[in-house]
Amino acid sequence: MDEYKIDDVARECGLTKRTIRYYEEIGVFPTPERSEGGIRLYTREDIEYLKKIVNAKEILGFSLQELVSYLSVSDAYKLHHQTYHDMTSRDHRRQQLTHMSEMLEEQLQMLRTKVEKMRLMQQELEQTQKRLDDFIRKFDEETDSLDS
Amino acid sequence: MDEYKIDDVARECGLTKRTIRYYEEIGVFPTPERSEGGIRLYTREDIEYLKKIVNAKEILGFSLQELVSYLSVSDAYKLHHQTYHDMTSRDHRRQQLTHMSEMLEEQLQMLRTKVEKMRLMQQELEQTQKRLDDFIRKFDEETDSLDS
DNA sequence: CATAAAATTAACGTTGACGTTAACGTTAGC
DNA sequence: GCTAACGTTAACGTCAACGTTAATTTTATG
Repeated sequence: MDEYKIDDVARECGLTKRTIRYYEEIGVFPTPERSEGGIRLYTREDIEYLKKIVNAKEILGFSLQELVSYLSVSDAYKLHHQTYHDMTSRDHRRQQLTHMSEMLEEQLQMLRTKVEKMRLMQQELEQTQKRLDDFIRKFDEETDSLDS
Repeated sequence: MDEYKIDDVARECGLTKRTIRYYEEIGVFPTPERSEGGIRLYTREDIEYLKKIVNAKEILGFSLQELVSYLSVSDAYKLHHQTYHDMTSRDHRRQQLTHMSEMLEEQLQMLRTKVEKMRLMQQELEQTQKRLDDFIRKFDEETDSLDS
């Protein structure tokens, strides 16, 4: 049963049908197979791909435009496997591979700096928390001494 | 010279004047003092505050609505220092402090889970990179053997 | 096979986050 | 004190990312 209709996909990915069609419309999600009557039929692979999109969007805060570049890596990787034994020259193939590697490195750099910045904010917040809790302790001690 | 005009602020924070007025309009940035003629005059403190907003927005990917809740902590902290010696009761004061502490803890939880998710994506990407680089190595060895 | 449930396209509506323009007042430098 | 540069409000414009509705077709089920 490797066939899912749009509502199944929507449920599983936490999106609305409209959103899925919209993603297809702007090209961040491929147009799937259709039934005789024109109904979209998705595969499990499609769903996993869409989940990656949602993840990248939510976690990385990517806009849909940025997602296109992010996904090009994944796309290329797929293409790479699919056309493994076709007639493209070794040079061209090698070029594709290095390009993928470069894109990956770029993505990783972005991620690393983002993680680093978030960790800095985290430390800052933890400092503030520590100071606040210290203050509350002092405040309570003061209150105690007033009570006694 | 603790007086800056909107253009100075815009330059230093990397925003447009319109954006700054907009932030003021929707309440994520306080309305500053005005000159006799109605010109906005900002302090260094204002600028640092705005920088925090920009940072939170960019790094955390917060919407301006979410920023309001994020900033309420900072606001409360400020208020706390300002009204340190006024007539508010100790109980009310204590309540404010614990509320701040709770908000902080919430923010920290969000940050920690976000950082964790990003690190997972990072590891995934690094795995992919590793596999890809291995593949390229094999590819090159194969090419070498074809050449020889 | 009838009919309700679910899918399709197409078009207009909405919300957030500003950009742009106009019309006008303020300030700084010569 | 004049003028250019910079400020102000107010209103309309825009773009992304969908939501909503309508009108129609397809599919599943008693």
